Amino acid sequence: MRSNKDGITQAVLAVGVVIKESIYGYHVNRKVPFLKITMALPRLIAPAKRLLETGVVNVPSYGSRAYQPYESNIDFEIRFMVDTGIVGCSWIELPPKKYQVRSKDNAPSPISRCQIEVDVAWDSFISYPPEGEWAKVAPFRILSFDIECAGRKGIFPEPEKDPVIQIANMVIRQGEKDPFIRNVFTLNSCAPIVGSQVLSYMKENQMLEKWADFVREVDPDIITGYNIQNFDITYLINRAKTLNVKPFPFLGRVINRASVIKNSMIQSKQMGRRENKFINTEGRIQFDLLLVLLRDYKLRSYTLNAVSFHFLQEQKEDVQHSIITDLQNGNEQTRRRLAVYCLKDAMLPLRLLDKLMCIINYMEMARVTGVPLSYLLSRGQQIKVVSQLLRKAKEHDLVIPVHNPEQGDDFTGATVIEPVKGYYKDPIATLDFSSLYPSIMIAHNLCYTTLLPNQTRNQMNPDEFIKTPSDNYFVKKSVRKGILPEILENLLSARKRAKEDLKKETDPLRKKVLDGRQLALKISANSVYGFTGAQVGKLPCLEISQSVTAFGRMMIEKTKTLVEEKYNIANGYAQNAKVIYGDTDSVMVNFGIPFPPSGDHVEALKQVMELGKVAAEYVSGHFTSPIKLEFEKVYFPYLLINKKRYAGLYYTKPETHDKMDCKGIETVRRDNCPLVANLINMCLQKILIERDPSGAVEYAKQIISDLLCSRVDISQLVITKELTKTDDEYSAKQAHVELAHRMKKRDPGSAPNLGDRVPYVIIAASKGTAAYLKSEDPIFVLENNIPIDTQYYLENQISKPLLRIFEPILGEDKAKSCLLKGDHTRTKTVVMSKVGALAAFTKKRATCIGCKALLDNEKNPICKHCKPREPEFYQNEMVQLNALEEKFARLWTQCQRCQGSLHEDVLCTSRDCPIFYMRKKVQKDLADQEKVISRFGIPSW
DNA sequence: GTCTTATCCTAA
DNA sequence: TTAGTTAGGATAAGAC
Repeated sequence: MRSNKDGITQAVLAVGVVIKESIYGYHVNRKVPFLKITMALPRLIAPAKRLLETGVVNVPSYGSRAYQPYESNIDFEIRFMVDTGIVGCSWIELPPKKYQVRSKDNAPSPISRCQIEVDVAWDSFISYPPEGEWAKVAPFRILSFDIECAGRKGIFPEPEKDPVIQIANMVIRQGEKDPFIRNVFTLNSCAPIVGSQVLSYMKENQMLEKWADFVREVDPDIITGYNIQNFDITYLINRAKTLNVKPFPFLGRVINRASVIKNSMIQSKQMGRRENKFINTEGRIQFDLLLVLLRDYKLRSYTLNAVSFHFLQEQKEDVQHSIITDLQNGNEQTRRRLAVYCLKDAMLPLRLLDKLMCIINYMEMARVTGVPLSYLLSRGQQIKVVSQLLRKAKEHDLVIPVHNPEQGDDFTGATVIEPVKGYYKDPIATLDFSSLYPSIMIAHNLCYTTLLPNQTRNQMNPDEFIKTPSDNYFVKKSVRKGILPEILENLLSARKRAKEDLKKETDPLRKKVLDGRQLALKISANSVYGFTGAQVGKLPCLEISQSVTAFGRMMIEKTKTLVEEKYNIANGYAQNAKVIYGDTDSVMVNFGIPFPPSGDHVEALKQVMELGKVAAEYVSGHFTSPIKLEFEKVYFPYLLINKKRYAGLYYTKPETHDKMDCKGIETVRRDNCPLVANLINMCLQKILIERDPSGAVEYAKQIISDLLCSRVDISQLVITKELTKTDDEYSAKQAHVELAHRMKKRDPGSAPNLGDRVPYVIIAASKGTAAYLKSEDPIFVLENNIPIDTQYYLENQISKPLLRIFEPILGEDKAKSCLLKGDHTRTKTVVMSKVGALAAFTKKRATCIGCKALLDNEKNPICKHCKPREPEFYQNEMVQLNALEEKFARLWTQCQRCQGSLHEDVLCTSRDCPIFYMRKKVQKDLADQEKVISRFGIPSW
């Protein structure tokens, strides 16, 4: 044995025989004996498994053969919770006399920071399912905090060198509205702040020590903040180590367990790849809001500022590292300024958690799937299915084999019906299969336990099993009901129940809980199919997943045929119905009810909705229960651009539309600039809602003209793309990758990392330069006044998306001639960049302020010919200067208002705020204009 | 020029 | 030690 720090004298505690059955495949002669091996510690399981697998162990009376391991790869927490029937975030009761309170009399010293310490046997407590009274949520204490560091100029703070100068904290009880503690720890003095406690320390190590004391005193159940896991907590622990603050890292509830930082790489198809730190804080859950948002929301930017604006319609100051240092080195007022900012950053995560109902939704997910809360942020989708599968398997004496993952061939997925592209002025009905994949699995009893191997099939009666469209075989429900269908039925019926309860419930908090629950149930049901198809997973079964998709393909085809064969003139209907599009579980039907000339949309919509409902019912009748086709909505009008790309007005009632629905087009994609997204959105609104295509064309022309004359704000031109691989893994050159690489050279600390989204703009360069050479950091562009390649934005960003939405309406030729030709496409001359890689090719020469002619004598403001009109030109420039000054003052005040004080300088440099870009641009223009004016000052001819 | 490939992001 | 699925459009780079 290599090490034995736990002092284990006996690794194997017990070996027994249990009668079980493998979950995988249908076996006629059900249960067989299994060896159940009990190990002393979780970490001894893997080596024991390896020994048995390789067949080197001689088990008395069973011999030394190679054993197939089962359930040796189950996480310890999951194992314990499954065995004791605990689900995440639920209540347990320690019955009287079953536990013993630890006190001075019977225990040498406490091992935890808990108020009460007891000993209880693992199987002598009661676990309550979270129903009724036990669905209540405990009043958790939640600590939200934010730190500020004093970095050096242009370098991202490093804990080995740069001090922590402030730590702001907010503590709230779950369910309450306001924090009951608001404070800020500051290094050096800080002027008082109304409503917050200010705790100032002259020494950094003292501040850190006191903060750790504070955390232990507050004793939070949940620790939150923004990017705390990968930044704040990590920084504090490393900083405390640098300063040798010994008691600092004991932040959890186990007294002698120090918090340690571990690096881990989390990668999934859903979330991409990202480097994460893991810090143990026993008894306290780290619930980093950034990680929640990355999982649950697709956003263009994930800075706290962008997120606050998106969800709370509120900006926050974004202060650069170098400025933070200046504020710290100022006086107690400038430090107060910083503290106010820091407090806000501690408060915002709490407000966002509340607004997005993260805690409740995550708790419900933990309850529904049975996993601990912390797993939901640190692990993937699979563990949730495994947890449910294990619980169900236990009921039926089934065991799950250990599967060695290997990549195999892909299987065929869903059908996308070839779209009949075009602009539909007639109402289009949409019919959907609700919960298609779960329904298929239930209807056809698809499960691990019902999968019929070929040999077994030969012994079976043909009416005892089915053959799926992908030629796989499963036994019927009458022979044996699968446990996946059972799990799914439970999830779907629980969801129905939650939705019904939600309707009846009046208490707002319970309403939130129920809504979170129905959402969790829906997501869980839908992820079971994905689990069976995950080849690099715990228990893939392609027979199930490919049967599911094959049934789905068959069903969508059949639906199309059924609708078109019934709803036609031959059968006495007014028109021939046509399925114009469909994807996976839906069909879009044009029943041919025309756009009424009278303008009475309501009547036409009523007719289509009625037809849709009847047709859905008719089609449902052709499929096995619980498969059901439902009428969902009508699109009117409907613009079908391509597969997975369309837009339309969404009606669920005949009177008014619910929303404008856009799928797959630029308005919902994050990899184009806001200019394009907003332009397309506006045009679609004008076309679909106002039904004014010519108005849309005019609008588009105006925007194009604005762009070419540089009247468009730079924030509108920022494109963002995710860095999905490391530098050397990329084989093709790309704009955002190249830029990230260049930024790493400028300042490695603040450059984008793996998994981050990289914002960039395309700058002007000589003709034919590849786009990946023209990408640049928007802030850098702004600070150095680098010209934008407006032609690129017209040709490579705007034009194609615009043509795609206008062509079906105007026709190909007309769309092109209207939009991309004419006066509005005239460009203002683009100047070459004065900095960066291309600066070498430009030579700066002064021009005449009057006529822009090159000057012989560069010291003069104007040329000889313009000389007589010098006062006039001077006047003009002064007018412009005044205009710019006024504009700058206006933007400045706006920013002051945002930061909440009209008496202080604006420090914000938020890359997500359009005002910031404008303010910065005007500031630059102002400086340039002042330079121009100054040229008048020294006439010398 | 055209065609293929890599990449991103979305639909369901 | 960990990772839900396939279909598919759009774009830019790079081969030819």
